[in-house]
Amino acid sequence: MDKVRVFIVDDHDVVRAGLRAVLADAEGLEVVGEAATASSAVDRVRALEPDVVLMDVRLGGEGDEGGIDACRSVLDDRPDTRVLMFSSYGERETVVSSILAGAAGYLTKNVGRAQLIEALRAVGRGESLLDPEVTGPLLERLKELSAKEQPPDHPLSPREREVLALIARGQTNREIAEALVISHHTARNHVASILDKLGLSRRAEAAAFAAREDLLS
Amino acid sequence: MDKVRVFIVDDHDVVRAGLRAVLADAEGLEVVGEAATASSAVDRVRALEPDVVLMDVRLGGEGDEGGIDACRSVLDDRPDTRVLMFSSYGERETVVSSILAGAAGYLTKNVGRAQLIEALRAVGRGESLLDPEVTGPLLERLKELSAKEQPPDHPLSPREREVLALIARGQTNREIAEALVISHHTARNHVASILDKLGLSRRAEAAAFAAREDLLS
DNA sequence: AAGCCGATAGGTCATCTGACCTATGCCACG
DNA sequence: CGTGGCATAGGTCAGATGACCTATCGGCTT
Repeated sequence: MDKVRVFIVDDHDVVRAGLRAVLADAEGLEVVGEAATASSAVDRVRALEPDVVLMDVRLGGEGDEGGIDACRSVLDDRPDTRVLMFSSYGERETVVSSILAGAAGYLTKNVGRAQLIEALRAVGRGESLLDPEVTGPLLERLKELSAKEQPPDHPLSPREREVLALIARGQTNREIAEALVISHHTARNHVASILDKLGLSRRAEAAAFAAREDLLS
Repeated sequence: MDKVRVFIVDDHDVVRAGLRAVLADAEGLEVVGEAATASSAVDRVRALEPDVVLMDVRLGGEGDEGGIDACRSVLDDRPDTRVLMFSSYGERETVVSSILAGAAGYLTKNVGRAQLIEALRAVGRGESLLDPEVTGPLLERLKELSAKEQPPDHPLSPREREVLALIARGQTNREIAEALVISHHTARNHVASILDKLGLSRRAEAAAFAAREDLLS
C-alpha cells in the first residue's frame, strides 16, 4: 500500500518542525507539505493533494478557532481530503464544531508520538477517530440531540392526526372539511377533541405541538 | 492505583473463558465475575460492584441485541458502572443505541488483545471510547441530528419574535397585548407583519413555524 | 432634510373559531 | 346486549381573527 500523504497546518514554526521530525521516520507516512495559515493551506492542499491534513485548531492565535474554518475551506475545495484536528484542549463545543465542519477526527496534543502516527494511518485508511478525552463529551452531545428526537405518546385517533396535520398547515376548519371530504361541523368537532385530548385551547397551540412532535405528515 | 474491576457478560462459555484468559495477565485489571444472561448480569453486578462491565451486544443469540437492554438494566441499577459494549459487528444503529443506552464505549471484536486491555483501563479511568471502525458512522449521525438543529434566517424583528412565541403558546391577540403591555391593535398588527413576512396566512401556520424553528422562548 | 422602518395606536368588516349542546351509525369489549 | 370510543352531522353564539385601511413617533441612512 502507498504511503499516506500528510499535510501539516499549524501557525507555529517549531510545532511544524517538531511534527515533521516525528513523522519523518514513521512507516507508511509521508509529509508532503505544510502551511501556517488557512488561506495558504487551501492553496497548497489543492496543489499537493494530500490524503490527510493534520490541522491545528488554533490558527492565528488568541483563543481563535480558525482551524475549524480552515477545515471547512479545505473540504469545500477538496471534499475527499481527510482532516484530523489537533489541539491542546478538548472543549466540547470545539470538538463538536470540528466534527460538524467535516473533520475525520480530533486528537489532543497529549497523545504519544506512536499514537499520533497510528491515528494518521487510521485516518488515511478512511477511519474516523476521537481522542478518548473528547469522546465522552461528544457522546453526551449525541444523547442530548437524540433526546429531543423522541417523545411519542399521542392519544389521538388516526383521523385526529390527519386533522392536526392540516391545522399545522394553517388550514381553516372549512378547508380541512373539504380536504377530508367531511362537513365543516365534523372538522370542528375533530379540532375540539384534539384540543381536549391535548389539554390545549387554541389551534395555534395544537399546531406548535404538531410541529414539535413531527406530526406534519 | 487500584485495579480496575471488570465483569464479563457474554452468552458463549468459550468467549467468556477466552476473555478471562486474555485479561488474566493484564496489569491493572481484575476480572471479578461473569454472566451469560441479562438478568443474572444485573444481579451479579449489584453484588460484585465492578468498575467496568464488558458487555457482548448479542445476548441470547439470533441477531438479538439484548446486550443493549442489559446495559440499560445494569445502569438503571448501578448508574456509576461503566459499560463497554463489545460486538463482532459495528452497524451504525446498534452503536447509536448502545450509546443512548448509556454505554461508555463500543469495541468491535477485531481489536487486538492489547487494545482491549488498554480500552478497559481507559474506561475504568472514566474515559469513553469508540472503535475507529464505528466512530465514522456515529459522527455522521451526530451531523445529521445537528443539521436539523440549524436553519436560522428570520426576517422578523425582535418584537415580532416575541409575539410569535406567544402565538405558538396559543395566546390570543388580546392576551399577547396584555403580556407585552401594548394595545390589542398593535398585537394584531404585529401578527399581520409576521404572517406577511413569513408568507403565511394563518396564525396556526406561524405557530408551527415557530415550533419547528425553536422560537418558543 | 427626506425617506424608510419598526413599534405604536386606531377603525371596519366579513369570516372563523371554540365552547356547549344533540344525535346517529359502527365496531369492539365484556 | 349494553357501554364506550370513534367518526360523522347538526345548531347557537360570543368572541377572535385577518384583510385593509390611516396615522404618529423615534432612529437610521442617505
